[in-house]
Amino acid sequence: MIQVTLKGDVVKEFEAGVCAADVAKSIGMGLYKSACAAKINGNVVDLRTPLTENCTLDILTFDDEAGKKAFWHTASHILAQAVKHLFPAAKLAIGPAIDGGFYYDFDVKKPFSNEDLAALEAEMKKIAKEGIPLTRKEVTPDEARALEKDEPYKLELLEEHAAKGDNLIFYEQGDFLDLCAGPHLMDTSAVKAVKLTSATGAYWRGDSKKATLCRIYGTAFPKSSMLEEHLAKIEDAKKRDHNKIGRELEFFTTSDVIGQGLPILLPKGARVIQLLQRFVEDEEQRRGYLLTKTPLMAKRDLYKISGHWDHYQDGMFIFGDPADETKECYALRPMTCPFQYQVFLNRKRSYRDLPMRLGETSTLFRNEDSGEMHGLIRVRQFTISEGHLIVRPDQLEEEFKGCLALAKFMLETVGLEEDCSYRFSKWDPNRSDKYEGTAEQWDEAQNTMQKILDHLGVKYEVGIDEAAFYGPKLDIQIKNVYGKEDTLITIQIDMLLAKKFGMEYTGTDGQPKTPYIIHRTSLGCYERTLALLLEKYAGALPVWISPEQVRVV
RNA sequence: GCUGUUUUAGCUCAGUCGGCAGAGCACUUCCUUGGUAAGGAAGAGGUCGAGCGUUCGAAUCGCUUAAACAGCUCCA
Repeated sequence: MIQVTLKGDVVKEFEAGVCAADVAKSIGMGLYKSACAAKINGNVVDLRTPLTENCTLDILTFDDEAGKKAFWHTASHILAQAVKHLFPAAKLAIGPAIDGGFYYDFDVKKPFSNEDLAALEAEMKKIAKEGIPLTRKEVTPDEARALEKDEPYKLELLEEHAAKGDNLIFYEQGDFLDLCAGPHLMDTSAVKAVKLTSATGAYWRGDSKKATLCRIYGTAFPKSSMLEEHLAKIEDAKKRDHNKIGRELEFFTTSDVIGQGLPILLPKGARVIQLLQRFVEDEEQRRGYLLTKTPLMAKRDLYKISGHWDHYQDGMFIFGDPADETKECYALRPMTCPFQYQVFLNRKRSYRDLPMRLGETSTLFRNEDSGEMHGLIRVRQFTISEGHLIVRPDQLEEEFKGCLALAKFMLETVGLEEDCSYRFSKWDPNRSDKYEGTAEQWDEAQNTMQKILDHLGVKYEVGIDEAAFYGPKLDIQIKNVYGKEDTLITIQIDMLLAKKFGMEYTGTDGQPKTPYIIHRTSLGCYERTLALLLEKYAGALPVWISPEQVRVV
């Protein structure tokens, strides 16, 4: 017998080997029916997991995050089963639970139409109604290869798992079998309310060089009232879409003959941005920033020094033939860094000159891919509150702290602070071609940043392969009404570019030293900020930045 | 760049089988009116995103192209 500690520290005895689902059943059929997954000693597991020794056990339902994930993951299997029923030639890729629902990727000859989605939804409801039990089995790699012999994508996945020496887990429901780690519901019956929301293209393994698959997005709930509520909430959020209300309220517009990603700020939008810019510039001056105004373009030579020519050429608007070295070639600036460094380089600098805080209301140009543009959030020309702090090593933490305090002050002032999250963006050592510098330099920069963040008590998530090519970043992230996340503010530590540009200061010992550089924005890109403010306030901006504060009737 | 959807009056949209371009709101003029998006009459407003093609005839069918939207990839 083993002792199982349940919710509220209730201890019950069971025979060793009892599974989590049986424990749930012994507590009550209601709990058993709503159980989605379990947590044993804090680890999320499948309900089928046998309990072999004394432990604590939580039964997770749809009300728990992990329970929802298991529910939606099972719904994605039901979708895949429905697709196999109606489109037997479809090849399966992957189908995880995501925020608010699930998706499944398929390789099919013809993309799914809206009619196909309706038919699939009906088929899913049929499968759910049948209450098909799911069974879990663990097999050897050879057995797995035999089971998935007609599924090329699954074979690719299982070889990766097999290479790690693991056995492979399958879940089976009726005539459907899928390589999957779980956890899953006990059967399909709980997935009562289903909505397939869209069908889009997606790349296999997220690689644009690989096959384009058809992805079906959907969501599911135990009750149809919950589904309706969820869909209504999404509809409501879309009413706040800045891309809709920003155009309707005449903050901005676009023009076919001007081009993609080049929004026209109408008087109202321009006024808001003017107010924000004045506020930012004045606040930065109070905090010891020196205002600069540097050119919007430069010869390719500048970008060669900075590394942009090698790492970012595709993203730049270039005048002239970039390959022809015999003629001059210019490019619009995609960032301000190397321009503002020339301010520092203007004359010989002493340690007494540092920290040097440079700020600029800077317009940038980035040749984003045509499918990337989104209202005012993602555009090809935008203006940011750019700044670079050239600091001595002993000033790095204090100045970083200052940047963070400034960012927080800005966010609090405009009212977006509560909606933001923090991401510590690191490099990916496996993709070193994307980054400048050595592993030692990256370790140093990242460790320094981590130390500072931990010291400041910043709560953050880690983003691998999200760094700038010259250094790690603290990104302040925010979500739009569709739940898509973008960077609003960034603070970056750069230990590479100062050396490339020959930036030095004379230390107390009379010797030349290389400074550190902090790249930062204080309120990010004004267009993006305006977009998020419109969404946050549903168009009714706070009075101080409202373009029309009072109207006398 | 990739997958899908969309583009008709200033705005929101209808337009069936290929056969004279439509509605509501907004706009202009006049009338009416102390009541919350006032009512009435008249009027103006269109290269049906653009180009090429099929056809006696194209908003409608085909191809090309641009832009907008959602997703993917990307995002210094």
